Amino acid sequence: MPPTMKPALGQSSLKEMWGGKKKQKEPKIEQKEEEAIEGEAAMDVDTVKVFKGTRNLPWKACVSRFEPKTAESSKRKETPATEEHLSDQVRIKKRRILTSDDESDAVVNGAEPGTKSLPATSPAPSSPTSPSTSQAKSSPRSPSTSQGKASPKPKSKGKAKAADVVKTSRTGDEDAAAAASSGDEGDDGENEIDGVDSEDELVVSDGHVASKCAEAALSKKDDVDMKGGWKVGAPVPYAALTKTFAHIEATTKRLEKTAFLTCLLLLIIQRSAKGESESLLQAVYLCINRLSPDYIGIELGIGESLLIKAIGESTGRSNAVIKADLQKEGDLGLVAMNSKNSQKTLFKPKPLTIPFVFKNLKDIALTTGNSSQAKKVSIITKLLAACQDFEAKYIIRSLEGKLRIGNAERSVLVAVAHAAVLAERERSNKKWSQEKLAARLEEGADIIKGVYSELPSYDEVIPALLKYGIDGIREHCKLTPGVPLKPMLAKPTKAIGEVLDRFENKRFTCEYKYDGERAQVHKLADGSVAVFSRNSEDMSKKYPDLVEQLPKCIKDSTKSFVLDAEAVAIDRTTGKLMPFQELSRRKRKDPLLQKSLFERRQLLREHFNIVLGEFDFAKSSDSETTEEIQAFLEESVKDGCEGLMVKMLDSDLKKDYLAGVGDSLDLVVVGGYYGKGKRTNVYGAFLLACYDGDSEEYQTICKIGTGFSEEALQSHYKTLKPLELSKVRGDVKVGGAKPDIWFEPQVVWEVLTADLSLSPVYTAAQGLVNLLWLFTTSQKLTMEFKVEDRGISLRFPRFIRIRDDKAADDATGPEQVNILKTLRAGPVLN
DNA sequence: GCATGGTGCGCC
DNA sequence: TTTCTGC
DNA sequence: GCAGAAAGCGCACCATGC
Repeated sequence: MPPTMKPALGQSSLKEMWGGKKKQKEPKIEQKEEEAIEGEAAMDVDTVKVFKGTRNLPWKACVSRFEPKTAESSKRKETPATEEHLSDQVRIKKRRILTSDDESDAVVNGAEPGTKSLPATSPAPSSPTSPSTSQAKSSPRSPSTSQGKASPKPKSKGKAKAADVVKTSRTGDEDAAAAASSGDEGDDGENEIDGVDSEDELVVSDGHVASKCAEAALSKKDDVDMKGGWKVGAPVPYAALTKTFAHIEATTKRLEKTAFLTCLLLLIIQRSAKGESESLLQAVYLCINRLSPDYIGIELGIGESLLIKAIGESTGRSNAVIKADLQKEGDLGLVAMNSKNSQKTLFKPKPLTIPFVFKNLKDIALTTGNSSQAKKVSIITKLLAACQDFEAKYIIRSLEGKLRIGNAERSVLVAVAHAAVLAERERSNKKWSQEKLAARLEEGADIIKGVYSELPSYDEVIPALLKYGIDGIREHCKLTPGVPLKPMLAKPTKAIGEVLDRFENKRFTCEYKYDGERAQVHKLADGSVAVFSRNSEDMSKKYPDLVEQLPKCIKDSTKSFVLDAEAVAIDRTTGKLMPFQELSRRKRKDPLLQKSLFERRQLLREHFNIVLGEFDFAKSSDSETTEEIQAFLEESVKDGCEGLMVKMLDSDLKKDYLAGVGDSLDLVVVGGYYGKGKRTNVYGAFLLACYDGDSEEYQTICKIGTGFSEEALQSHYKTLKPLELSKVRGDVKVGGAKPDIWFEPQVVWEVLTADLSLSPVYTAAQGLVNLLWLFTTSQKLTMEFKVEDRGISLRFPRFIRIRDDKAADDATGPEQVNILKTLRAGPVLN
């Protein structure tokens, strides 16, 4: 029988553990580990482990170091009694200047087992290690979370749409979408290949994609416009928008999607009263499904349940019926539309307009307090009553927060730009050549993207666009302290070798990768300070100490700036850990985004002071060899960091993130969830369990919904449908999971996970003796135990393959899960 | 006053 | 956060 | 290679209901 654990899971420390403390079971596994060590990157892993163990703070210190001062925090974590001795403080580390460098960031993540690491030296010098627990592991996050929530904190929302800000405005060559939508005649090679089927014959011969775009957009007028249009200065009919949405949703072609939206936006521009920008602004907001710039963050506070209630109310049908429909249709919007359309109305309601819809959405968002839910529902009901055609569908989807028309913000920006260019062309009444038009469209898109990335606020950008035009907008919309820009996130990549190759013959620097929270710190010329999260959330309230400290860290001559930083909690008494990092920026005039990292770093050092225990530059090491990186990595981990950021000093490099190889488990499918959207009519997610041979029960461990191809989903539906049960079996320890349907435990899947965590919901390994930590000093292994009454669950589980060679009771057992968790938690805060 | 359910966000 | 799909 | 849409867990917060 194949061992339940995959080699990747094992590693030497596991072996030691098994050999040492938990020797009673399954000697087979030990054997298996042997192989793993031989075959895989065992040495690297080992090395990493030891690095991780070389932290010099004792566990207790680690915990309290990250512990927020709020009283409630102690509720959650069993903080050791020594806590009082240590005071905490938030310390800010300069991180880097804005987004451009994220391009070139690479993370040499010492924390990832399985990482194909740098040429590893032998197991690193051991040193007094700081064991930490699984709890400690979660602590680093807690200062932010609990502290933030403890004080009243205005929640804001909005996902960074991760626009590739700087790169877009700078290079753009590899930006396929931009190139394609704006025309790039030289290399149609690429476009042509895809377009061969229809695109080419369809339009012009010379392959100007952008001008094709323009013509395509203009040709959509009849699809998008209302019968008879609407009057200049009149409110835009909501139906025009939903009609456009429907067309966009109906095609999968990106260029065509853009064309539809461009066309509508152009009409809106042309029919706006002079000097009026509200129509376009609101249309754009509805397209991207937001109500305001996301750093302001207005929340609708509406979810599926309330929508079901509202639909029920407006159609006079029961919630159960609506839910059944939802299962069938996979989309609440459709449910609403269908039930509307099957209803006969006596009077045609007054047509909805964009401003009206927008205002109602805003009202919903602004409604809070007692019986707010009822009020929200009544607003929705009222809106639904006035809906015709597609309107109900998209109203509902807007409220769900998912338009699902395959046209997200990035594409909307392009359409806005194209519409503006076309509007200008028509206004000027000039005939442009194909080339000219293509160039203008491309340029327009670049400008708008660039402007928006620096000033991500449509409230500013749209009016300015209408007022000053494409060519004038840059003048008026610049990086503004007080408005958070969007940092790009690093992307995972496979192997370190790949990354290092790209660094060849280039100057680079390595910086500590701090284990903290990313913070964009803004200081305005008027002296006010604001802190934003990675996703533009206003965190100023969360870091009052930071706001207070900041002035001390700034040189007198520094008036305003935007700093991309890592906020890190430190132990004030010892000032322990934290080397430094890099980069930042300052003035609003002449943003430094364009300058090289090297230059920006110098500027940074010119404009800020180091304040011990509060503010420091990121510790960095400019290196040229992998040996140097390796040494620096060891040092960083010793100092309590997670790893390194590697970035190019002078030039761009694709961003890379060295991710670890996950651990795989073999789990039983015990439940299913109906899918939505494109997963309608199959199960969209599943409930998995491990199997405890001792108690002969299945213990739930996670839901899984990713890793499936559409094909796989189909076939899983086929296999599992016959296994559906009318009620849950007695030997399934359910916990808080609530699948739509239960299955006979039979099917086993191999599943990969990024991490394991303690769960209030799932039951796997519940009640087992947990290893809290372990670490190695030379050849010794130390461990600590605790009985844990929570279960264990998987973080980011994804489907790998079916294990039809395994029966349900061959599935991974709770002990393995438990050990896996311990290993993953590791002796280190990470 | 407390438990529960729903919503939104972050993801070291 | 991860993964898959179509362009 | 990109953009978009599926989906994961855990936590805090709010509103509601007993």
